[in-house]
Amino acid sequence: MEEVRTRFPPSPTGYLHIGGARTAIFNWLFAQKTGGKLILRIEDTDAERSSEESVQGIIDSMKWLGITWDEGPYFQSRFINEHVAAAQRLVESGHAYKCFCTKEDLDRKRKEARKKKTALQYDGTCRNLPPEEIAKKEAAGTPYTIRLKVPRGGGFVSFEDIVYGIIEKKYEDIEDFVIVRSNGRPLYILSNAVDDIRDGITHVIRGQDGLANTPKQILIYKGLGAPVPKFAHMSLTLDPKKAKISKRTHGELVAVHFYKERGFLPWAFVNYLALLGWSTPDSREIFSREELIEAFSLEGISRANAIFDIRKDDPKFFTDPKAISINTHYLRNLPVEEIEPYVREQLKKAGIWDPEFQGIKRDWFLRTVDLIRSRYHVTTDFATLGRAYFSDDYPIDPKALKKNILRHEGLKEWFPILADRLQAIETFTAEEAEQVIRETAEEFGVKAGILINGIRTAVTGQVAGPGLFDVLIAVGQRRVVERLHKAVTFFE
RNA sequence: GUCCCCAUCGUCUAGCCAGGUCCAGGACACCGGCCUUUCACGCCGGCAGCACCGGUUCAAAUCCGGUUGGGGACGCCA
Repeated sequence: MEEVRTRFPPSPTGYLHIGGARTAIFNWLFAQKTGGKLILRIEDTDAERSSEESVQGIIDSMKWLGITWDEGPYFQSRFINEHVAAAQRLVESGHAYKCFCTKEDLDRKRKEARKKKTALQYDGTCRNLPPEEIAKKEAAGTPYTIRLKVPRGGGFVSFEDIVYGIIEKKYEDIEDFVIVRSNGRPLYILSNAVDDIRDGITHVIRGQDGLANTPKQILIYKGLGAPVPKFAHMSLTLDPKKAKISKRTHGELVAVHFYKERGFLPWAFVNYLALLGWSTPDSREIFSREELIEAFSLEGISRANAIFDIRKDDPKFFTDPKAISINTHYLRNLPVEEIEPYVREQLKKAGIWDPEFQGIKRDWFLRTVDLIRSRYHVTTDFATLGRAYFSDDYPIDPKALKKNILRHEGLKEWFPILADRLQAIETFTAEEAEQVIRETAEEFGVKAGILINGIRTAVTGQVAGPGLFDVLIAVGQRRVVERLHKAVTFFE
């Protein structure tokens, strides 16, 4: 069997968004699964909207996600001559023709058609121009476009889409579409097909919005005498209002880099995206890289569009809850060493990274990360909610202060006493610390919980967290004592 | 206006092709309980759906037709 070759062809007109990432992921998975290749092709023929930064941004995002490609990036703009040459061949072989209609004429006709409520297809004015007339117009320098000559008189284009099944499109429903502009530049529909032929693409896996283009592109393949690849169109990703997600209306929320910045683990994000519109019969949801590749199949892609459940302005979820929950799952269950680099990155970004966390304090660092991770959702939480573990400069949550400290006047006196007693412990263990705290509570006739919660807030700034005695060990005797002494000032 | 695609809990979906085992399963979210010094985790339980109408059939989420709804494409954008 011939080698599978898929491609991901983003146009560099902005960052990589989740729709594009999903397309890239599916192409990548299929290539990996079949032992084939993924080709990265930058479709940069729209010079005005394309930019170097976008190319880099897309590549960065793909790298972050861990989507590797085998060839490229190729740049479509380098092959324009090839595209035009292909169009010439189509003209010579009678599969395409030159059209001298002006844009103004066409606009006028289109407007009329709209008014009369008839189809707005090209009417074929130049389809059968006698050769003399073509020569005459060309000699006069009349600009022309090249249109594909769609077969007339019954019949249809048909192909079997791997996801949608057999698709048939009547010739009469396809107009003679333009493949080369009057300025000599090729159009996407042509360039894309010609590039796919040159790159030997065997499987075109793309968004369902390409479905309508497919019959046209098949006509191009056939006209060029090239083998037609297999097509697999995937459902689109919609927003909660069922509108196509777009950079314009959703901004950063749909940008891959946004998820990197907000503390997603890249594989968790890939896992989530793979689940948007794809599933296995056993409804499994968590996959390692190897498992996903093993489980992937194009047949598992759903035909119905999926909604990316972004919740703008939701205080609890800054994006699709399912995405967060998958990230949370990985954050809790991966070996700590695997999340270590991502936590490090966040602490660095927050300016509280200490190189010793990677050196002499590494064991402590990993244990601490492990201790607190079960209540975090994204890696940025380590630098915000978990700041007190890694830095002495941490904020006290006002709510926690009120509830756990200020409400209990007695703490003003107990904190220094506790500090002294904790300091006096020779080998600072959770058990020892617990004993000291419980005895102190008893001595002053106060519930241990009051002391425990008060200390927690003083030492971590939070209302909640891991079991206090483990916290004390993680924070360390010296720092605990310091923080308790300092806590007295909260009453001023 | 024309053409194409789609339709199961709030969301992602399994089941549909090969009708009965489905008074529809899982996950997230939500609610309740257990655990607990707090918050999580974990465990247990709950809420919630086959868009509608008709047909075929002993039997339909599954097959057929229609309606409605949603999406996409109709550019000398990619």
